[in-house]
Amino acid sequence: MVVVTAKLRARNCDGYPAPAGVTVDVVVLTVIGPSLHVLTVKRSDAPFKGRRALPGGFWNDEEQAAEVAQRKLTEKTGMGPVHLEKLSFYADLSRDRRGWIPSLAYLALVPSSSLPPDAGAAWVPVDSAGPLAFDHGQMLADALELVERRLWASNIAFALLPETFALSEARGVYEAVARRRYDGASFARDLKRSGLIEPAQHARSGGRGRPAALYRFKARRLQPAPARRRRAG
Amino acid sequence: MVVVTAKLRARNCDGYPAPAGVTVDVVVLTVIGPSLHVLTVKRSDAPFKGRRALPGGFWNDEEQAAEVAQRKLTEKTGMGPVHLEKLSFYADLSRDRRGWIPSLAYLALVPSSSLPPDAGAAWVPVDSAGPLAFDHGQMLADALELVERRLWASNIAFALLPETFALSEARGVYEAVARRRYDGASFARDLKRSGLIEPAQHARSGGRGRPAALYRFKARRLQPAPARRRRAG
DNA sequence: CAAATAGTGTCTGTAAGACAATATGTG
DNA sequence: CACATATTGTCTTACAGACACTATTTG
Repeated sequence: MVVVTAKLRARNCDGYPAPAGVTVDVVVLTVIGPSLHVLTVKRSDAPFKGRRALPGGFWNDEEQAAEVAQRKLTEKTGMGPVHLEKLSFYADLSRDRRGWIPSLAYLALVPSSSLPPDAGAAWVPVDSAGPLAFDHGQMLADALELVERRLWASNIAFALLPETFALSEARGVYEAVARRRYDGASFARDLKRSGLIEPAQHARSGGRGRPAALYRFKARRLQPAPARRRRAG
Repeated sequence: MVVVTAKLRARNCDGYPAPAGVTVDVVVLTVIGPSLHVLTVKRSDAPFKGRRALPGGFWNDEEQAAEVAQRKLTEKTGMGPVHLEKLSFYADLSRDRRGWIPSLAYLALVPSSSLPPDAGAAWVPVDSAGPLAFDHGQMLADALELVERRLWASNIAFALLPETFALSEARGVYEAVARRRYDGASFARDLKRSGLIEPAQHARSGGRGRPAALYRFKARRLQPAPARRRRAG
């Protein structure tokens, strides 16, 4: 247990100043019911006790940064491999009271079906997440903006949906991300003509009402949607 | 002069590993004539001699990262304050042969009228930039993609244009960024109805042909364009 | 007036929102 | 069959691209 009296920093073997460390944080998003949720952990270490934060940890040069992100997630939640993307960096000198510690943030999207057996981590709705430690609230805001911007411009939603899905499931996910409602018929028409999905096996039954046809995304890595019109709006 | 025999790394005063340093790099873009250009410097230090690279340098904790970006630019090119945005981070462990040195990349857009009196830096067309040192080529590619994605979705082009401008000037800039041509009439109609610009003083004369009306961007910091349609394409 | 550039008007194809109508399952 | 959900069809508005035509300047 160390009482921090001076801010941490480091020097490299040539004598130049270096950060005391670099952390990697992950914004993990999923859709539960009608709304986006973010994965948070409760910090138990000294200056943050009980505060909610994004999962993450210090980066060392025995792993690539993205590997740290994946490993920390697996350690803390038992979650398997996730779809990871670079989000941004957070480098304000005062962002971490412990010292000069920039952070590299990743974005992970997971289908709600991969909900881990809760191991100290908790899904919280992004609207009622409350304040997070450090600048993690900003990371979350940036993540939400990125996902929403790419929602129709790419196949990014594939990571939020199971391998095969009904159009109504996809609509729920798109509605949660875009924070708006879509007309069912128009949504189906537009997602089909986006060129991103293709029919999968035959209908799934079991629920009430007419069984839905199943679809899958053609690619399961991030790709831009085939451009239809040139400009946005 | 140091021959690097082992990769540089550092330890902080608590004994944990830390990067040997963190660099800040800047992708400075402008439009010259019909095409986008990027600002490059020739490295004169040991392992990169003569190689073209983006301007940048090591970050220390006496300045915020963005301040380093601005200062390095000013030192090397005499360029005044520029519009800076976070671009991304580049953290591959092998990206810098000298050791564990991640980089934070910023994007700067400047109007072609702010061309500095050449002080060791050179504008090169982005299409014929050739290979750059480190992963600076990837930084450039990411910058181009970001600018193009935001071209119509925000007022980002304001930073590439002078305070007031004719619609034909704006069209040239948009064409350079989007790498396509626009119909003059449709472009004028669409930029006007974007809600991003407003009329400025009266027409400018001097050239051949009918003098053009002048416009300005309503805001000179990055803002999303007022949404017209909900989705992109 | 001719040339050059600026700006207006209009037509067309397509995207997107809304909603009516039909299809196909379950209890 | 009643109900619930899925799917198809159609109508309307707005946007983007194209282009003809008009306007205003210089030489």
